[in-house]
Amino acid sequence: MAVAKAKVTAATDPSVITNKLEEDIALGRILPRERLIEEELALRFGVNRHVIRQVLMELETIGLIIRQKNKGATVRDLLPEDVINIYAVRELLEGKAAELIEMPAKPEVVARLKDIQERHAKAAEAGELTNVFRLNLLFHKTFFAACGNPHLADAIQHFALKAHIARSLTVGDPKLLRRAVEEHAEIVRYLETADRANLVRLAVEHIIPSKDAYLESYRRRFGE
Amino acid sequence: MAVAKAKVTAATDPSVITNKLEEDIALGRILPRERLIEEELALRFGVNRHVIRQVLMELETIGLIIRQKNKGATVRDLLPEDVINIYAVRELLEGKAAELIEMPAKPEVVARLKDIQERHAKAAEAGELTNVFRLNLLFHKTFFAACGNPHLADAIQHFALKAHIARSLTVGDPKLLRRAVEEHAEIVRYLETADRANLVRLAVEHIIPSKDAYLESYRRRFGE
DNA sequence: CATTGGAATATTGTCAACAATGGCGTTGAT
DNA sequence: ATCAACGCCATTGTTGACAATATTCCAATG
Repeated sequence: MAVAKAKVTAATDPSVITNKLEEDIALGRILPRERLIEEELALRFGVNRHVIRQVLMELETIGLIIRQKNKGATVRDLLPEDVINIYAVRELLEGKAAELIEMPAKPEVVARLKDIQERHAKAAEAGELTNVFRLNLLFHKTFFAACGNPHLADAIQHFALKAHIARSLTVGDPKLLRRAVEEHAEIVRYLETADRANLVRLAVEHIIPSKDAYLESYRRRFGE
Repeated sequence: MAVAKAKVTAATDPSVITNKLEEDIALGRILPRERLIEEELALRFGVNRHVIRQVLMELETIGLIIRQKNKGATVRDLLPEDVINIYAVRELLEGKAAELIEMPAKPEVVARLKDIQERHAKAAEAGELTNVFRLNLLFHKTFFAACGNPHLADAIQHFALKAHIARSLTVGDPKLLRRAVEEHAEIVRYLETADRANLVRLAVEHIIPSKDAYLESYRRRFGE
């Protein structure tokens, strides 16, 4: 594994480790086709291999890694086709959720989103990729939780995670980052003004640039 | 556990056990709030407790059971609210998939669906609930796999499983069963005649009766 | 008689040792 | 020099024993 800071930070809770590995994959610290070796991870996180196995199973059901019996786990390699299909579902789910969000939004929800948005913007400016990642995730989660259908919100979260592999190649692109930050602010504004039409439109359009960036990047690497 | 046939049938593969338990839950052999005890299951399936733990984790991520640390697993109790929310997502996903299915459908797909439909009808007539359950699942899976987006098909499968708890109360209702069988035949016909509009309509409407039946049953049990 | 404390039991969580498997390199033959 | 067979090493899979935690039941006390 090419992960630099292999500090032994005892993190007993499996879900904490899962999140950390999701982050590593999303930020491109672990790349597609790269192997994840149970014992290495156990050492790195200061837990028993047993815990890591559980984490790897979770990552597999999310779709971030692939496990083969007696062979081990590798980060999944998404083909353009996969990315297109995943984003098709995301657009469907997130568009629907935006339609369902109660308008005008509860003040506390708006306040929380504003707070997250501002911290996200700051992290983006400072180039703190880890925080950018976390706050972006939190923004989306908070936003879609407001749709009032927890099962829909879960599905959205699930597919956002799946897409992380695709985003790993283009995350950190300052241009995309700036645009995302701006659009988050715009979303909050639409919520406040109860502008449903624009909210739905932007909720769908907001994720497209990262899809296109991945497809573009793939083309550059492997040609047409 | 109220499961009668506690035969010790060695089923080494975790997914086989998972399917069996899904079936038990879907057919109401294990009811909501009922506990699933690891050692009992290990004994019943003739496997190590360790395997059962894995199965329970899978059932938890599907959403069929709830696990609490040091307390164990119970079949999830779906409130009407949950059922409504789950079905809202199902309608969204399945409607979209029906829109995407290539028309006219490949002959081999139609042939396979016809075969499944006929076996399903026979099982329904014979009152073989287990086979009805399996063939119904297989029909839906085969149908939605034809949408060309495997990620969408997976999500549909996922939510169909979630809904199984809700269906456990009304499965076996001969009237609902007859209707489902008929509608499957109808779906095949629409596929053959490339009747997109009706296909999409029926794909969405097809699942509504079981939702309504659950809500009705819930009202009967707990009042308004 | 209700209530609280605590032991006994039932159940799940964690671990370390061992078994099984697959990949890789070496050796030997042609 | 190339290729196949074999054995070794890295890695994952499986198991049983032990630890930690919750639940139940009973008894003692007010």
